[in-house]
Amino acid sequence: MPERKPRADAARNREAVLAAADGLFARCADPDEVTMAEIAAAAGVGKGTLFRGFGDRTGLIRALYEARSAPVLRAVAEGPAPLGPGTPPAERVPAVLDALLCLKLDNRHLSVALEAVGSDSPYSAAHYDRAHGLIRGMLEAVPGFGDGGFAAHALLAAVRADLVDHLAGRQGLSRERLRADLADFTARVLGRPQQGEGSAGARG
Amino acid sequence: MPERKPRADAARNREAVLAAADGLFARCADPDEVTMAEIAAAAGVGKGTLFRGFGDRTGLIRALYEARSAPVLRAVAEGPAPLGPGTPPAERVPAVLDALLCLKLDNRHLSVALEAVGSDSPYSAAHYDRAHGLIRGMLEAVPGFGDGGFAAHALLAAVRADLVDHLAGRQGLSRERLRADLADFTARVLGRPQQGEGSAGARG
DNA sequence: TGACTATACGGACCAAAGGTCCGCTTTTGC
DNA sequence: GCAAAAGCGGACCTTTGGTCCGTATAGTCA
Repeated sequence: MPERKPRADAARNREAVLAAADGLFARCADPDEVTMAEIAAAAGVGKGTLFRGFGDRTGLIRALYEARSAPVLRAVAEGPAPLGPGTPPAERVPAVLDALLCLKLDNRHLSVALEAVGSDSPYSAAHYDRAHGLIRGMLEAVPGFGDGGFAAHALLAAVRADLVDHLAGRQGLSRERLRADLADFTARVLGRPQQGEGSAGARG
Repeated sequence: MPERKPRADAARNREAVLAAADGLFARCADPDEVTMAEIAAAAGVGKGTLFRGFGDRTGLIRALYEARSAPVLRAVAEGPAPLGPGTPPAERVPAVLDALLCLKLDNRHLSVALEAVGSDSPYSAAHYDRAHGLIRGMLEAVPGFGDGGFAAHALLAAVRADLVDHLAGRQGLSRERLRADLADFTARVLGRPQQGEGSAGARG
């Protein structure tokens, strides 16, 4: 059995760290203004505890982000339409991208922090490969759409955290405006039936 | 006169630093494995010289990158078709994106280093705004293409340094394959006349 | 050519931040 | 209540970007 129940205080501290880090990242525009020492202090634990629990800075950020993205992932993997499987690709692709956009919009600073870890990130992260595989598969299930490998990368690049943060934060674009723009762009890539301008649902 | 001719040894050292940094960045896959001290040592100068000449790490990387991208910028600003002005947008957009892709392909590590400086980069850099404005203008000059603001961002995101590096380096995609994929994607966004698969010229 | 000054050099030095270590405390199982 | 395992915490280490200032040198003017 590789899993062993952690001690009560360890579990409590883990939650405290997660909560503290969440708060600090939300407060600071620049993710690396949040230091590990600050997080430890805010959580009321020592640095040792923090590093033992999460390995390193990347591990902490990843744990935070995974907690936030879990619901979306579940909805995509096994939820109802339009996110879940069983939705026609031409409808599911925009839905998934929109969900991704909303996720990053709702967790701007955290997402930026996550994509900024390391150098070749976010492309070395496992969750990226999964997302890419998913989008690619859906694209290639669209009749007449050839190889979707690059298009999937490009569509995911359109919702990268720092771009979203730039548009929503620095440029002040509204959530709905961004969602409409993304929907429009996605439709273009998918080969829109007709090219009317700006119309997007209000989910999220 | 805000400009004052630098001393001869200063100019010489500047070139030495640029050359040394170029070599080191080319050699190392991870840009922040190249330290400022290493660059100084390789150039045969002291750290003080290095920081006086370029301000900080970002300044150095930017200077390097600008030297590499100057020809492309000039070709776009005042060169002949298909890059220069006077080219129909539907032809110029793919050409400019292809040139950008090639630039990053030819300077992989350096481009990654540039886009990794700071946190909200590359969107806070002046050259990004210029590129975005250019692409946007061209898109909106295409008949029937509405607001091109987001599409321009998305297209530029498709040639981001770390994505290009991931595809070309880690995944081993060939230069021509990437260029063809990008051309295909761009055509899709522009609203391709018809949707045949894979055909791209061999420029660059 | 020789002196005089502004400019530049260089490496010791500094501070910040991620990460480690180990003696001490708490929880857990009996 | 006890012993051992698990966990804690903060002093400490290391690395790295960036600074400082005494010294050296290029440019200049006589």
